[in-house]
Amino acid sequence: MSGATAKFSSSYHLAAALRREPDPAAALRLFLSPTPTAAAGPSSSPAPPFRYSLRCYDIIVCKLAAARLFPAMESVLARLPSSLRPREPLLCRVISAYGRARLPAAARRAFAHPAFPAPRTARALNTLLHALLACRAPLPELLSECRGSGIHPDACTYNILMRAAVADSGSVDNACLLFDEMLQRGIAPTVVTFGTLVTAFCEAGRLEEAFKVKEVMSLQYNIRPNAHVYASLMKALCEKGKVDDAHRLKEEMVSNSEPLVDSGAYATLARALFRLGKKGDVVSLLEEMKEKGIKVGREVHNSMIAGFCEDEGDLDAAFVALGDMQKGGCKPDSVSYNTLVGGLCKMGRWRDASELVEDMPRRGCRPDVVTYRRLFDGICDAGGFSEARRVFNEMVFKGFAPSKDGVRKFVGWIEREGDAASLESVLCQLASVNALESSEWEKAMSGVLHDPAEQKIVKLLDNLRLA
DNA sequence: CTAGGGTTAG
Repeated sequence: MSGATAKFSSSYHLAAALRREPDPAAALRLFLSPTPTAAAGPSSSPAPPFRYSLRCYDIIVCKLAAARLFPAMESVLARLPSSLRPREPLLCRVISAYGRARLPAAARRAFAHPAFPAPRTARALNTLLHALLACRAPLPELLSECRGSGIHPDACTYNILMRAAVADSGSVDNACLLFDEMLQRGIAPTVVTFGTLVTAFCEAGRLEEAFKVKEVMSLQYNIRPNAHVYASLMKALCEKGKVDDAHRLKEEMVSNSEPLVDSGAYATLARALFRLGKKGDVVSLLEEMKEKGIKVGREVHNSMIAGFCEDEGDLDAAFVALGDMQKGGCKPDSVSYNTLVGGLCKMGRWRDASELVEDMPRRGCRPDVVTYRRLFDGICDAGGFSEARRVFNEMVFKGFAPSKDGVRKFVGWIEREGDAASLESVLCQLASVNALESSEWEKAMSGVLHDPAEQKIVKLLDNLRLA
């Protein structure tokens, strides 16, 4: 009995410790050897490892997935005893982590992973479709995934397919065909479906049709346009220079819908006003939000940071805005920092940008692809190549591919240095983040391969392509 | 953390 309690409590404590550990690699070590010192009581002989709870697996897999430590994550999944059947939410997390990392084949493999109980539901299928969409898989591939699965599509499935249709063909018409098909199959469109259509028409610049969808949804389907719908329409109006119309639409939005504590649409307006140099109007916009009890959300803060960085060129004000954001109870995210990094780089202050990026983890924000790309590009633009080399190593180590533009400049520098060994290692690093196959990139390389190391590197390239 | 928007790149 007490043994059972001890076991339970060990697994429980391990789960708590895993959850507490911010460093995923450290969490993994904890997971692999959970009983180093403290756990071993005075009377305990070399304790047999207690049975891990599903919870422990959940936590460690999620942590590793979020940190993109995929090989480690897979090995943990492989260690799952067959008595433990992790549930679908975990599967969905794994699939979408692969989607975010742009690894479609891995996402498919995860979907079929035997550790998870069959049969798959529409939810898992939809997660896979969404991951494939994130990987820019063409629509036909998504469709065949649907057919092959034998799972009944739901509204969510169609919403994803419609997004994919727009992303793939760039035309709204295929999305409309899918909409018709969904009606024929008796699947009721949701507010998301209409929001997707509105956005699609807006992105295509077809504002009249976008507004028509808004009308149809409320008149024929009795579904009220929500903040998403308004945000898309307002953004499109702002892009056409019709900021006053966007303003009027915002009035309608506020008077129309009750549960609008959503500040997203305000972000568009704020940024548009910044672009027009109307900072004063932004101030009254913020006051209006306060009056109406709408919380000034992250996006609004970020759009102001962007306004100060890009429209005003006033980095000091941008940092003040960052401080206001925190004071307002809003945690800056990578968008906030990325904007500042870009702003600093644009002013030639890449050393400050570098420092800011280094400070991000301490501030509770992980640098992402965009962070590194902007920093790397900025440093390369300014010719700070030895710092660029450091950033390059760091980003590649974390699995992020640099932009083509940055790579071109960076490789050009190495060429001028005439350092073949360095070039070779940069190639390997690029290959490791799948940044080696674009034709654009090959063009950038073609001018480089002319010294004695050429043959060797060409061979290396061939080998890498085969892999 | 099954789907849509708004703030940063492309």
